[in-house]
Amino acid sequence: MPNPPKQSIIVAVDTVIFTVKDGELCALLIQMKKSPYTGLWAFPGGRVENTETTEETAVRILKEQTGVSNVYLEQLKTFDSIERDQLERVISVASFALISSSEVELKTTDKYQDVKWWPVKKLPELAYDHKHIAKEAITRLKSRLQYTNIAWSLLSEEFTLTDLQRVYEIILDTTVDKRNFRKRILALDLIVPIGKKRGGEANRPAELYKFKHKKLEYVEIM
Amino acid sequence: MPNPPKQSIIVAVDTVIFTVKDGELCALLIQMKKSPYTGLWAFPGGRVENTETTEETAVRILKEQTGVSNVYLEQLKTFDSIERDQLERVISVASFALISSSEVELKTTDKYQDVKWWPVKKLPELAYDHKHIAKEAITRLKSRLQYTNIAWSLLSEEFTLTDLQRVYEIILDTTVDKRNFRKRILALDLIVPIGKKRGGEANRPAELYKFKHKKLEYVEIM
DNA sequence: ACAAAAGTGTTGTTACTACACCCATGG
DNA sequence: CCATGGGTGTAGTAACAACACTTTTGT
Repeated sequence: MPNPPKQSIIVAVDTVIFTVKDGELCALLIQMKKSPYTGLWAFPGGRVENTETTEETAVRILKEQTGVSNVYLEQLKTFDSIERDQLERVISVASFALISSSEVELKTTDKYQDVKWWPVKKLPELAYDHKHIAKEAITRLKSRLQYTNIAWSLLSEEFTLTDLQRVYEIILDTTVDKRNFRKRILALDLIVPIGKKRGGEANRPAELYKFKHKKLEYVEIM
Repeated sequence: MPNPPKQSIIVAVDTVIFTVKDGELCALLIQMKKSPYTGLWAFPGGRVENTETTEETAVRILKEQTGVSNVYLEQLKTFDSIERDQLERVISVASFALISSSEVELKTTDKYQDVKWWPVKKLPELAYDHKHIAKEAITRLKSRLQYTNIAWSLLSEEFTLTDLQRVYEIILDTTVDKRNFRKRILALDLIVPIGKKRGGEANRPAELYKFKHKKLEYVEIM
């Protein structure tokens, strides 16, 4: 009897990068050149090197694609169905990242046909099993938003209560009463006014706030 | 310049198998024979074959260790720090399983020194990074218990309200008021009385219940 | 008759929802 | 002075926590 074949599974990372932009929740997609997925879109990803952790891989990819380096990043789930890549056995440790849209500057490389933000409600056809990854990532994001202070990673340093409310409304796909929202958020003691106002618009200037802590805390928000 | 080394990462699965037994939350551990971890305890695990998914690997291992096959199983997290295995680069897709203690029959193999249930509050020294896996698994279990109907997988088919309350008290490490607990659980409409009573004890016989659905549903329970 | 767990309701308190008007600014 | 979003309080309701005694069985 011949020796059993040695394990030959490739480990990759795919990262769903979210931002809130033009009133919509968007994810970053790259358009692929290589066969058999030519023209299809996919979340940015790559193989894990022998000497790096999957988190390091994700950070590296994030930097390559967006230039950003200090973002919220979290492991999502490992996708491993046998046929998810048509050519080889590749398992993907998927992660998701949150970025304030003001901080991003998309890099175009000739590795891909295109790189673009897509509203998650109108995603194009995706390569591999990325449709499943998308679904899982959106679910996780919604859950995080409800039970943690993670919204800090989607806003810039200084923001108004209305900005914050918009983030919740857009991602959770609801509308909330302004007064109730403010009461709730302020009671949680997650954010503090910085004593400045954002003016320059044709209306009353809004008080600016910042998050007290920029790291994950579990709090029931909505 | 030589070619860069091809990726050589081994993919394994480790499964934390929980049960509630003798009034305590317990996890199944095997005691290792092979160096350099001889004598240390670890969660049961193994390599993923080229032709199986990680879930299939987990199911296979579960069957080998406990003989049980129809249990709750969920992917937990992928652990991938570079030094987690002293000998090779191995990443572990950890999962956790829940078993009703009445259904188990531990199999002993000569592959391990010993196989045993350990109360999670008194775990021995663990091999690899299994201490981290344990922590993550316990956190996840507590969360699942609070937000889902998952308790069905820890009880036998028929159980009393007190049995159910014990599961919550033991795992969440709290005590709850009997009347409030019953009101809450019954209002959620997750369980139904089967019309039988459990007698034979020196006290009033207790009504027996069963879960309506034996699959994951998200409900706020506690 | 006694021990041991099962079973059952009410009341006070708290948290949440619904809701409408005045304010400050730029044009 | 008008349009635009910013900012604020109250009252009714529903959900939750606290709490103690009676019932049924086996010995």
